[in-house]
Amino acid sequence: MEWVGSYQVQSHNANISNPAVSSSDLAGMDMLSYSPSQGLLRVGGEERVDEQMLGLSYLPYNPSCLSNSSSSLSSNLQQNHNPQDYSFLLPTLRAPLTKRSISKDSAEYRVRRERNNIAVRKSRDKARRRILLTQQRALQLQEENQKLQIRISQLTQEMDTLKHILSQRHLAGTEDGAAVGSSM
Amino acid sequence: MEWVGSYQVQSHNANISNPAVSSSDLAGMDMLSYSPSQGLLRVGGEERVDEQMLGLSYLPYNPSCLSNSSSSLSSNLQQNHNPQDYSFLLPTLRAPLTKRSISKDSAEYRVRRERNNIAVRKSRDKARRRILLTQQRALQLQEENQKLQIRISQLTQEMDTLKHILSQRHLAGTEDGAAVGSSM
DNA sequence: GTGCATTGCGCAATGT
DNA sequence: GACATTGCGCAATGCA
Repeated sequence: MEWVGSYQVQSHNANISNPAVSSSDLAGMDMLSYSPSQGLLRVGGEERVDEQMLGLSYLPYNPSCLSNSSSSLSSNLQQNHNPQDYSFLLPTLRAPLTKRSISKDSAEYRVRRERNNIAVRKSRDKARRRILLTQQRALQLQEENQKLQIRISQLTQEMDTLKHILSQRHLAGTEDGAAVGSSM
Repeated sequence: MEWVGSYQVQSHNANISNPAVSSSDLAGMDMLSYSPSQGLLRVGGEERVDEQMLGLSYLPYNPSCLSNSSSSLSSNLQQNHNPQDYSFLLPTLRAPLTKRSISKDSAEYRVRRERNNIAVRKSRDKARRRILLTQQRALQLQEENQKLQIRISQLTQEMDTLKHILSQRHLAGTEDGAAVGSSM
């Protein structure tokens, strides 16, 4: 009973029918170029692929198979599949019919789930911190950058002053015919 | 806060996910030193609040109410509440028992859900782009910073050289008793 | 194969 | 009331 979802998925994916939608996503992914219009697409889980490929994301794609929630399963099935359509039961598209009988009621399943949930929380926390750090770093670098810019301005100006002084002396020196033949 | 043990709790169902290749990329990118510890959070959806508030995340908290998934609801109830404990039915904590009859089967519900799903995808895409931009900005700033540092080194050195020259000339000038009384 | 880490996704609560 | 955010759990997948 717990595989119903999977079946639905499979039958749903039947629309795609191409289990090898292949890369395509790796293409636009480089974080160095990045185009504004349609961000990094990642071949979601449905048939939105095409849409996204065309930068038409966020369009209300067919919600066919993603129904339910604990509520009446039967009614959902009725809602998403006409009562006579049992095609999804056919192993046509490699339905995970016997994909290891890991009942969702099994203790092992729960243990696995719980472990993953913990890992997920941890991972996300890590991600949040990383993002925060990056933001702070960017801000910090920006500040430092301004200071450096200012420093450069000061140095540049000082340089000009010195050069001016030097040229003056040079002129004075030549005018006086003094012995001043050092560098420059 | 929220009504403890949201009573019915979500349930989800096996989500989709096509057999096609998934993204997986854009991950590594971090170059940051994240530390392991707690995390910011607020009122999630369950009763873990306390744990996390104390920075004790990731501990295998009681999975009590989150069990199930499309699978047997009855068995879950039995599993998570002893058959005689119906306290959760009491309006003690204002259980959203009748929190508006928005049947999950209603068309309106599905419409709402689908719209939210679209909004969520959009929002996450936006977030991803934002993060990427921040990373790029940090990198860019870092590069610029190095260039500025180098520029400063050059200017500083040049300054020293000029100053040296000036002092030399000054000495030479005084030695020669030449007429060099410009500024400085 | 086992176990944790990542990631996309939908759900629900909450914010705007 | 609609859309935007955010935390969460699920499942697939990456990875060691």
